[in-house]
Amino acid sequence: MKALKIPEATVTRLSVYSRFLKQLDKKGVTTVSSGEIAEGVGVSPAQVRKDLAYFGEFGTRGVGYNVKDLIRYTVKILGLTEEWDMVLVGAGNMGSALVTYREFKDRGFNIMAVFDNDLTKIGKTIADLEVMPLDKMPEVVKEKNVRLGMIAVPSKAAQEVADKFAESGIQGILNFAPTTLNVPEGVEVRNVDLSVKLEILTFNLTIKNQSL
Amino acid sequence: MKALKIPEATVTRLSVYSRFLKQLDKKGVTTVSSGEIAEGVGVSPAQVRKDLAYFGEFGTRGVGYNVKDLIRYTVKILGLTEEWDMVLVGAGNMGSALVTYREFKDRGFNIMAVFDNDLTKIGKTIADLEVMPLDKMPEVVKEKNVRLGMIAVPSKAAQEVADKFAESGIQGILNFAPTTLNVPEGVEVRNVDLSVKLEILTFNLTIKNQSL
DNA sequence: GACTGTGAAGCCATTCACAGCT
DNA sequence: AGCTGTGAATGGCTTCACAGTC
Repeated sequence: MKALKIPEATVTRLSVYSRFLKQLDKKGVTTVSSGEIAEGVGVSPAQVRKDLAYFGEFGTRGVGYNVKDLIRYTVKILGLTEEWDMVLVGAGNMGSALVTYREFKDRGFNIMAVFDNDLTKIGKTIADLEVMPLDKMPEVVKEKNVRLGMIAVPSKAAQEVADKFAESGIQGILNFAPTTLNVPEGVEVRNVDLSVKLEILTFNLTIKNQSL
Repeated sequence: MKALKIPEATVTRLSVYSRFLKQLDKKGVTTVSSGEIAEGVGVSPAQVRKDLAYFGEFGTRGVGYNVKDLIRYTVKILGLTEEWDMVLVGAGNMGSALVTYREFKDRGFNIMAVFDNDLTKIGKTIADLEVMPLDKMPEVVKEKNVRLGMIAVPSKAAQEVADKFAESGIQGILNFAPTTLNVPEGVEVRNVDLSVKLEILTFNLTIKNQSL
């Protein structure tokens, strides 16, 4: 695998391709062309080929790609050959939604513990997981070598959680709080920013009406 | 306002700036420089100035930007001067989390109705909203001229909901189902793709270890 | 004939660097 | 002196177009 720098957009699409390919496989499709993948996920065929070409030559000219093989390759590239343990901080409505989110299981993500600071939430159970006090988080992370954490707490509390994550050895954070987190070198953050996504829509709808 | 094409990344950042500025305002800060905004949201100062420059000259050389004014401008640009009504389809855990998500209210988004096809969910109440059968959705959307819809149903059901949204006149869709939606011209979709975001993290963590 | 893999071209976004204003 | 606004330069991603292979 090349150490070459890969565009994040390519990684994003690779993940989408991977999921799409699994759907095809379930339907019994054995071979697929870049054009069919492109059609299925809404990108150009050249884009699909370029994206895959970063990592190797997976296809057969004149034929296309073997679906099962390509699934294996994409899963390997994305680092999904092993299951990933995760911890979640925040046992509110969003936290509960995350614990029960089906797609995580399907893609090999396992939320193995949920933490919160709210005394009314500690001790409750969400889908068989008992909510534990946040103080317990570091030891769980260290003991089980958990590398991924999710933050589903109000904005005000998010930075504190991020700090504790970083100290405990968490290397990747998925943040649902609508705020920018500061983390030390070596920790990666990705934000799931719901109102930002909505505001892209309102911007586009507003602009469109103005240019009429 | 220019009809010039604006990069989506710029709109995304504008939304983040806008939120950050409101925080500053709450703290009583009256003036801010591009460098301070940049610092606060994790981008470069030149980027902040370029982004704002698409829409006008909002600052004062040698001084910076007036916080309250800049909030007004960003809110206007993003189309947030009026409240936006939204409908939600899917009354599961994710749907419930969306209904109670605080940030939506803060930014002027109002979920005014929730729909589902599941008989066990119809009639239940989520934060004062009674879950209604999906069939009722079109009339609510048409009657109230709702332009934004959110999809929080399983992948299999998502395309059908998108189709019904499009027919009913919904113009912007925020999709939480992990699948690619096909929509007619004139309807905008943005996906909130949780496992894709996680897979970017696993990719980066995996690559990092390989290049050691 | 069909489809991949890829260098080259084109396009778009970000960064640089400085003139212009306060 | 400090900070914005912006043309120019850079860098990076996407599309094109075609040679290579089955």
